[in-house]
Amino acid sequence: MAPRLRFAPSPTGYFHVGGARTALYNWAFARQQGGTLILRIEDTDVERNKEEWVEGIYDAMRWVGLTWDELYRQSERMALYEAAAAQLEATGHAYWCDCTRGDIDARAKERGGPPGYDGHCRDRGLRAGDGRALRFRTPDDGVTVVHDIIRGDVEFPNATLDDPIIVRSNGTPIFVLANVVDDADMRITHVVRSEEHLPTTPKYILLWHALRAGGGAEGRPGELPVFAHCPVVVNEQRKKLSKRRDPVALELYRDEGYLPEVMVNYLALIGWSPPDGRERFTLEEMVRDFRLEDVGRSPGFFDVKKLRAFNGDAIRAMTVDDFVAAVEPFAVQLPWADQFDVDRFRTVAPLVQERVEVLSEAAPMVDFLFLDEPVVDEAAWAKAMGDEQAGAVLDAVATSWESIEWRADVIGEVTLAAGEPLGLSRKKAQAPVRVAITGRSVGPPLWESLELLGREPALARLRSARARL
RNA sequence: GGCCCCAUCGUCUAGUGGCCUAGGACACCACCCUCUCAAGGUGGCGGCACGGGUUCGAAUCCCGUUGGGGCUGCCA
Repeated sequence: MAPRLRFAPSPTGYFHVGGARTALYNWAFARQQGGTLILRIEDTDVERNKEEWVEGIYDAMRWVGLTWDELYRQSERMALYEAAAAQLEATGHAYWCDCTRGDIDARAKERGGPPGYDGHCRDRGLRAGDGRALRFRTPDDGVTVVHDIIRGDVEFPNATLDDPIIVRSNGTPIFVLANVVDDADMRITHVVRSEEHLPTTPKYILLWHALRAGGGAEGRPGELPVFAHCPVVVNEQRKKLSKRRDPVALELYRDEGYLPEVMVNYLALIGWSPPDGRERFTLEEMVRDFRLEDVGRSPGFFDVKKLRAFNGDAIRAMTVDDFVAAVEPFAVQLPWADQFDVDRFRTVAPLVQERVEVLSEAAPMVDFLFLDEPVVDEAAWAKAMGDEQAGAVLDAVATSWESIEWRADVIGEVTLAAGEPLGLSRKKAQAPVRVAITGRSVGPPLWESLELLGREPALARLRSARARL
């Protein structure tokens, strides 16, 4: 039987890299096995869900090329959860509870025991009503074992499980209930999700069996899925990524100019590596080589530096035309977009291509070729023009440019030569010129830039810089 | 507090009892190249958390300790 997987994000914030990695593992396994990938939006908590976050999930997944075969929204399936809850109540697996958080904490403190729910309402025979939530009755003894492809068998003593709420007092289901009901209904065979869900998995399994034992006519669970709890992606403090605190929204990376294929390549590497140990691979290669049992067990840090390095390599590997085409959407968003000229950019593109790591850096690197005046970096100016020889260098260079053939190699030759009578090293001679022309101390090769800029504009910038000294 | 997971260079990892004097990648450092910055080349720094076992032999297996993380929500 072909496997059926599901990726089940909740739209309570932007879509982050950890979610993307989980989606990727689900996707790779499903595609490899010729299985089905279901995208299930877990939006049962009306309080904190937002429609824009749902769109964010779709956009993000499309951006990295993770396609899904079936789409569901839990908010449209409430009847199913209600029926399951009713069944659990009817079979004695669930009971109504009117305890508030305060009640529970007070009792825990009073008896001096561990915090948590004590089963206070188990046998009170409460009926549904205002302020009452439905709890699932967990066994008092025995052990529930989770069979996990990545972690092996994990055992949980049932006595350590509190009776979880499965239906809120407002009638909406809690995620573990909706999860079990949907996984059963959708005939999910593999639950591939992040490690943080491992501790609640025994409740999932118990719920599953309770639903099956109930003997309801329809929607009865079949075979329990197998689990694969992937290690979480953590921040620098080694904590689970937080949507609020950590700048890890996938769209952030897209907007900065990371390539989607690099993104998935890097993401896959946090927790998995191909059998031959190579680090660069395509989605196709991953689909071929991916194995759930090869996924690691320890949490991984999302290292932007490595991502950047990979992205830089990928950018350099592009054809010039592809690179230019990829840069254009970023250029048109610039404040000076109206001055940007693709064809002009194309002539310096190879020079820019090997100097950027993200696409958004490309056009700004050569802004001086498009603007009437270079934007001057004051620190660079102070350093380059601080030398008492600076003015003399600018004058000498300007003179040398007057009548030469305006070609990069010639420009370079005469410019460097111009500094020699002044006793300046080559490095020193080019610095004031570079700042006068580009406004900065670093950038693409100067001679080529000058050739493209043109003699008159170049001389004008030299004069302008001279005047400012 | 209770339960659970995890533990190889700074980071991501390879390693599944001898091939390990522990390999790679990113980062970092040095040098070369060089009009700046990159790119590229060469070299370097750097790790099996600790303690007990098991074994002829342990990064690899077992136990403990320590450390980190997660869950313990009418969030997912």
